[in-house]
Amino acid sequence: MELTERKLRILQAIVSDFIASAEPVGSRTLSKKYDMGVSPATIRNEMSDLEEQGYLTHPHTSAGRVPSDRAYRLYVDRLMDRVELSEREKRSISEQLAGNIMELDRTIEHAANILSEITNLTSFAITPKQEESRLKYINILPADESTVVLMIVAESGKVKNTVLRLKAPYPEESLSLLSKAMTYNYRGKTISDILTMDIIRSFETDIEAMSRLAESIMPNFIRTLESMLDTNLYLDGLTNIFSIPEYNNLEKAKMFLEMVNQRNNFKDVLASRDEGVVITIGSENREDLMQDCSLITATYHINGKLVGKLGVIGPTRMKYDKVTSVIEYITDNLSRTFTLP
Amino acid sequence: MELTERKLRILQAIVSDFIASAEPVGSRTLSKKYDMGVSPATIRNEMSDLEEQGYLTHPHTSAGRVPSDRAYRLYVDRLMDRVELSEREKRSISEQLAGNIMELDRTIEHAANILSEITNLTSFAITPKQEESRLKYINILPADESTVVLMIVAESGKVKNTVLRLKAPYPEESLSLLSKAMTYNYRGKTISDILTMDIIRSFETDIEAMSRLAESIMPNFIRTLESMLDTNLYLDGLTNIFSIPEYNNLEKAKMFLEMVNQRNNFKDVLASRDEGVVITIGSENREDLMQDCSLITATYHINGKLVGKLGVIGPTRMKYDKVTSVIEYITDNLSRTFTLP
DNA sequence: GTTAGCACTCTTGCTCTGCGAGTGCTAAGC
DNA sequence: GCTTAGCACTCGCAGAGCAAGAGTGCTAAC
Repeated sequence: MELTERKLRILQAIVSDFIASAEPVGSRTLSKKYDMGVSPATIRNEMSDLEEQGYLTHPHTSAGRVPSDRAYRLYVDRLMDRVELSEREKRSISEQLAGNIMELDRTIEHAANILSEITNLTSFAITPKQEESRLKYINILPADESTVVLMIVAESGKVKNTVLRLKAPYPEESLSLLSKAMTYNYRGKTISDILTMDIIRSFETDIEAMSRLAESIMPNFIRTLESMLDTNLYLDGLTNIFSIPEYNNLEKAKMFLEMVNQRNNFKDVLASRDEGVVITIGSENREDLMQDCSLITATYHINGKLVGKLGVIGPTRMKYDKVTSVIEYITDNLSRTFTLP
Repeated sequence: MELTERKLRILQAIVSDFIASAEPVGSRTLSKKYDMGVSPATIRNEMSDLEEQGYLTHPHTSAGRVPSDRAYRLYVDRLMDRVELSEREKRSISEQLAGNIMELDRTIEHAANILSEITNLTSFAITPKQEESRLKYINILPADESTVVLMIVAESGKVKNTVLRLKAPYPEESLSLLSKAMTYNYRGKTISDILTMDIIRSFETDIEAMSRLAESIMPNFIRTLESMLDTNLYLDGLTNIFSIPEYNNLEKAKMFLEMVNQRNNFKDVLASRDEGVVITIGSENREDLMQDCSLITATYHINGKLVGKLGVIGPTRMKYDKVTSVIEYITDNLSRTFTLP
């Protein structure tokens, strides 16, 4: 059944008011504050209908109405307005994300930081998966008599290095030889492809010194590659939840923090979300622990391909309009920064 | 005034009991549970003396006694026993810190992780300061037509790299030329020395291409060096505080988390502590926010020189004996791992 | 010096109460 | 037939009052 114009207006007013105040909103408040042109009694009747249709709930008889997840969904899909960021906010975002240093991970961490500051919620970001990323070259550099730096550079610009202590000293020239050989072998292959290859075997050589070196490097090469696959998860604004009335008791705050701190779980949840701006509200989330949270994520791109995610998590009562705009603005900005001209 | 043998025994019992139970301990409990050989009334008299001397306090008339910071100090200095770690714990520690991968930062992060798991407290670690660390070499590697990787290796084994996007394309050979020139210029100097030099000026050269390249690399070189100076702070077990009765209210838990999350402050606090095992109890801490926390830190070494710190923070009521032993064991282990044979 | 006994104090948990906010229903008005 | 005023009713919340329990401090006897 379609909602009448007036019902929509009432619903919008309730949602807005509740988002702002966190208090159940009553019919009297509504008619006074929002100039509905009808009496509280009429509004009560309408609210009663809305409740029947599942848009409102009632914490108890003598309290005002509270929007249900369904109401938030309607609000997000049809009722809320776009919010323009203030000039100050825009400036702060572009300033902090700019710079010619293309320190990918740092920049992303930064983005999460800005996001939590503006929204006063807990924000997070994950770096892109690198499965499809192709290796550019491998470099093994001397650092000490028996220490080397193994450096792997991917086409995506991702760089990873590991400091290795070798059991035996190595002949200097083997390093560059092995680097070249490995680069020759693996350049242009994706990380996941390489990991499925029989890497160790693929390095039998008749130059004995090099073969010995390869033997101690290879296992670490694999481990380093694996760690390149791992997405990083950044969290920021964790303590923001303490100023949110919904989490004004120890049990809830604890559950929230523990949920978010189960990082691997949380990474999986984020990874499985679609591209673009995605909003999931309360019970729309599959996870038990997120039944009264809302999650807003958006994706950013690197050179139009690799995809990372940025978002916030908070109570279902959040400023969907503002938060969505901010997240969109930041991810757009990120994508632009990360895309070569 | 020196405490009698019996007073010491009573004090020890009170501290132990309170550490275990978090409940004020009464005279009756004490005489029953700890087999003191005297009646509750006698114990009451002794407790009254101890209170006068500042070792005990009284939350209110009809509650048992609670140890003061002074009592904990005495306990830590004279009363507590060394605790041997279980075989399981020892094994778990050495297993997790071993491996020939000398990924310094990762290993340290790991150590903090183990520490919080064993102690059920919030743990932290800071990586060594690199001020005195000397540069080994600088390498600028091609990554893309206009992207390079700037890599700085210090003698301490610390490696830092930054991906830079240059405004103009660069001639390939300039990179290795500039790398060599920079290495020649800075090798063996400490990071802080270099930062006080007039770096940009020191790179005037008549090879024009190289001079242009240097111009865009140098500012980033400085920034990267600066970031090498920054110690990293790892925190773990943050949500452990929720299971500690002392933080069983929102206000306190919030304050704790916010205090620890002021990372720069917290880094400074840690950095200013002496070497070796240091225990500060409640009011012994200078910081306002730590007046009812205790902090235990110990230092680990890298090749006998550079010094990082590992520790826990929790309520003054903590298992000083166990925690101290664990921290000592882990830092010993770390120092051994990080020291070349 | 040690101990039993007892009055006293303070916290904690419980119930009871009144107040305020808001609803739902009914009957009258437009 | 929709809208509105009026009113009874419901519930949560905060404060008061009370009893139970734990532990002390003091006194007097051992």
